[in-house]
Amino acid sequence: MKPSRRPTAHDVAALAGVSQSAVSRAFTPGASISRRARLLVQQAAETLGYRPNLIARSLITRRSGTIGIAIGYMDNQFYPAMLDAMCAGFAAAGYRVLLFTPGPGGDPDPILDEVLRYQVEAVVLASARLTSHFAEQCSQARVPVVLFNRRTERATVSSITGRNREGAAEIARFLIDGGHLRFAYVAGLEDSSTSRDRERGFVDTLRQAGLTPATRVVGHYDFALAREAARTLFSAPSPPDAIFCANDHTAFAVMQTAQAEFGLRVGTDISVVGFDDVPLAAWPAFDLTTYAQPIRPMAERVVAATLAHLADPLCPPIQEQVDGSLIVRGSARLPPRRHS
Amino acid sequence: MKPSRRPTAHDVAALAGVSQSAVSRAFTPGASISRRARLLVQQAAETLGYRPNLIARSLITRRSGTIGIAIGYMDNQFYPAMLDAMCAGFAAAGYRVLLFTPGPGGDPDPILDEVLRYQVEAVVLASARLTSHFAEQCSQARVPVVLFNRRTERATVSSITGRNREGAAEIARFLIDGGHLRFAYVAGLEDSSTSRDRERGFVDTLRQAGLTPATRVVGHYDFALAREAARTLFSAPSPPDAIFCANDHTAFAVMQTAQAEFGLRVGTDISVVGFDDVPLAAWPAFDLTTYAQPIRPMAERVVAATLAHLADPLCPPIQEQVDGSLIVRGSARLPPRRHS
DNA sequence: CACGCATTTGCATACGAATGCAAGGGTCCG
DNA sequence: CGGACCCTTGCATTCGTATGCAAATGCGTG
Repeated sequence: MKPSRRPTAHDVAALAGVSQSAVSRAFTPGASISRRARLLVQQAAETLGYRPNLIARSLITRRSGTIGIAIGYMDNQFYPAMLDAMCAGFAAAGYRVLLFTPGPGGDPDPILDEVLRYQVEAVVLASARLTSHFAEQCSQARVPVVLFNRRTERATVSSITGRNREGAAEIARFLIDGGHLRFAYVAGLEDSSTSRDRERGFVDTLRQAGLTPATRVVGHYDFALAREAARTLFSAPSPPDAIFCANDHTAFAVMQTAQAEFGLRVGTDISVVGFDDVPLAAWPAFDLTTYAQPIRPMAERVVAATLAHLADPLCPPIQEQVDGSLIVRGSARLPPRRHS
Repeated sequence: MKPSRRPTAHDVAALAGVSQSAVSRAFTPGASISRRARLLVQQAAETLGYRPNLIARSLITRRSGTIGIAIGYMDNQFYPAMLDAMCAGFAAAGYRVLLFTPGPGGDPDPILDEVLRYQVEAVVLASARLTSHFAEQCSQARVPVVLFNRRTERATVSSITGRNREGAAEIARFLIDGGHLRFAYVAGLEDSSTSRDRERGFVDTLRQAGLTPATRVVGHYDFALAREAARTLFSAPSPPDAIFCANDHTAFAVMQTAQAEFGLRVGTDISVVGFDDVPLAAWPAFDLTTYAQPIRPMAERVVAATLAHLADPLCPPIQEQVDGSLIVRGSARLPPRRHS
């Protein structure tokens, strides 16, 4: 009772006294097979411990049933949470997820090759580092690409993002209403569309209000570098009193540096606002005012967009912005109450 | 210039004027092929945008080159970090990673079936929920299983863990030396070997020192539930002054609840210690004393153990404990200095 | 009982690449 | 110049499953 190899459909067929075709059909929902035959096959499969080989199936159906997800920034809680949600979404749709984590210094190209060789049916990109060139190659190989939380200039590839401009603008208005005067923006990566869009929304709103332009530092979406940026900010002759950060992760770095190294009380002396509303933001230690990018809906949209491309290869690029909302907590001074 | 299908080795062969075998050999390092032929093939492949179909290759080599990783608890920073590291490790070894995230309420069985059908060559389990039954089935299907951060009673399946008993014992001694008197343990899940081992190490050390046994509450590795547990703890008539938590994530919940809801100063009024040393633990806001489970080395050991099983199917179960070390920060009162 | 129709079944082939085998080509030596 | 030997090459087969097609079966009706 110790087969040297894994049992195949042929083995099952022999035991059940049917043909290999019957075994195949027994495992294909909706295939033409009698109840009796299906039962025979199921029993034989049970005793042999047979499981259909999805590799072989993929070869013949020309569908791997696999989605590639390239994701970086695993230290920013937003991404693991999204990964989790997307994974669940794809699983529910009958797809498996092949994970690629391009290391910080890593060259994206070998990864790209891996992804495409593996016949993934689509790729979800959630890593700023390898966006444009990567997306290019994929679409050239006829593999749909969905960018998550980033976009390219050319509207040629699908993307799901939050309302970065609008969210940042809302934050700017909130801070303006709060009576702040000296604004700062802590950028993410220079070549990140997300960081740029948020900056644009923030800066434009300040300008329209006729206020002093925001100081600008760069945190590179990295905790240590964001702390460095914060030090620059607070060491300046006239430090800011309202700091908008490219994302929550950056905001955590900034607010802790303000407290620990400059003795500033966040929410009183200065206001810090983030973007994402990761679970951490709600923790008492942070109580971060931020703009929520809802994980679940965004994951759903990513999955839906991907499936749309798979259903119709000619489907034009889908570019969606998922609604968010300002989450007011204690890290930023509140505007005075208008009524009552 | 718009091929309806992806180019195959045959297409490349035709263009290069060689046989399909030659194409295959051109992409197989160390295969018997002349420099000239390899170049011809490479050029043809380039112009056609050909990439070897790994699915087809897997079928014939009987090696999918894929490792399944089932991971839960993505809200605990420890797991995303490990996932990242393991992914990199497997990628470096030429393997791809198929990710499975069993939802909290999800039934593990369908996932298991998926994993095995997909011909993963091995499975890494980092989710307490589906440990024993799952591992059983996998080894029955001759798929090596490596448990990460958990183990089973029977020594039949490989596992990589930290030194839970020893680490917890060291923490106990540290807290005893710090002059604490009323100890508490915030457990993770009841059926988690990791939580049990840590509790054992902690409790045994207290007993050996002749101290009052630790109060015990259960946080289920969940932030909200851990906060609930902390409330129970601090509302007691004689609340503890030294709290050891099953992991850092739990410790964060406990220390924030202590501060925000009970006005306790962590590190002064009470001491809180965690286990894992996730990046968050070093943040100024937490400054958590904890026992480090080093991500990189652990990931390396997981990869190494997995590869060992793949290299030799008869390889006996590998059960390793990776050394850790106590990281003293500010969340727990220090023992008095002995010397100088 | 014969017939038509619907359902089930097996046969044979296909998916795309890897590989054992034998044939082809080249080199080197006697 | 012949032969031994090594390096290349193509042919044919193989992996495990899905599926078109035709044969076979079952069922209901006239």
